[in-house]
Amino acid sequence: MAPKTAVYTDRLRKAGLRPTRQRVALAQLLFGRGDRHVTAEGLHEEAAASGVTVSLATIYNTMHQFTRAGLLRDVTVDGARTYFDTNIGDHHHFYCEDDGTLMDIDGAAIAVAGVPTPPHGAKVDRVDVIVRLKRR
Amino acid sequence: MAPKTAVYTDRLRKAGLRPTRQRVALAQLLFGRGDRHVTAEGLHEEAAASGVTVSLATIYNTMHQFTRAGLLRDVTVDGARTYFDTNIGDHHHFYCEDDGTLMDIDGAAIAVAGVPTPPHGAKVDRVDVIVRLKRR
DNA sequence: ATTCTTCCTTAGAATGATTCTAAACTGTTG
DNA sequence: CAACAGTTTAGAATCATTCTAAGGAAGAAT
Ligand SMILES: [Mn+2]
Ligand SMILES: [Mn+2]
Ligand SMILES: [Zn+2]
Ligand SMILES: [Zn+2]
Repeated sequence: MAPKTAVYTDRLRKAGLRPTRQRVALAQLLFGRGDRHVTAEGLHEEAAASGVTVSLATIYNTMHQFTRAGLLRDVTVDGARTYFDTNIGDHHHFYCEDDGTLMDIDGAAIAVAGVPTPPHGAKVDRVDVIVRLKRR
Repeated sequence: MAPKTAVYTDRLRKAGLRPTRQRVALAQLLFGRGDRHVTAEGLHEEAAASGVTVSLATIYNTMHQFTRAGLLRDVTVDGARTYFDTNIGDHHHFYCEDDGTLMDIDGAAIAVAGVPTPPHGAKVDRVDVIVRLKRR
């Protein structure tokens, strides 16, 4: 299939990011195939496999910039590594501790009731629900 | 106040852990003053401040052993560091991203409804709710 | 198109939390 | 008091992530 770089170039510009060769390539890898949970190392390998030369430093820089721009979201479930999530809609996660797998749970499916009023001077930024799984 | 080491010696024995000088001292620091969220480095400093000589390696070993024994629980909210929680009852957390503060939310207060059936071969181990806060 | 300015990329070093190693030490049991 | 298994620890090693500083590329100006 033809590489529709124009789509990503545009998306990056709208997010206030220069559409550099690296950013466009990474955007393509990240957003070109549905919702995904990716680690920096994982994306680095994917890039290499698809013939794109990008340093690991740039992978980290880019993922953080995308996150700041709202194109990506980070998910903290493990401490050992950071996952980046291409699904930026309202949703939660299943996390399988055994194999490190992350799966989405639609935000509309889960209801969290009874969250207390935040302490003085603070406001709720986001409510994360992590359903931790174990092999049966 | 008198150091009631006997209480902790006993608790450790019941958990199948030898009550060594270090473990008893750390148990005392951890469990002697209500519910707390502590990092390894934090506990290390506390130990030093209270005149107890313990290596950082032992702090890590001990915290993990306590966790495996069910005396402690780990909380992953930040990726940069692991928090250990002396509150092992059913509860959730407020996490203030600005200053790294963790606060308990009673488990009975929050209700999570609509958690989908776990994928085949997996069972729910625990459901964590993290209410992320930002300065208003 | 060339120049200019600003932003971006990157190799490699640095960081920092956590884990590992292997040797010395201690609790427990007989 | 042995004697063994379980513990502690200094210091090295890991490993994900961040930092630095120098060269490269994108956009605006000329
Ligand atoms: Mn929801
Ligand atoms: Mn509950
Ligand atoms: Zn997700
Ligand atoms: Zn807690």
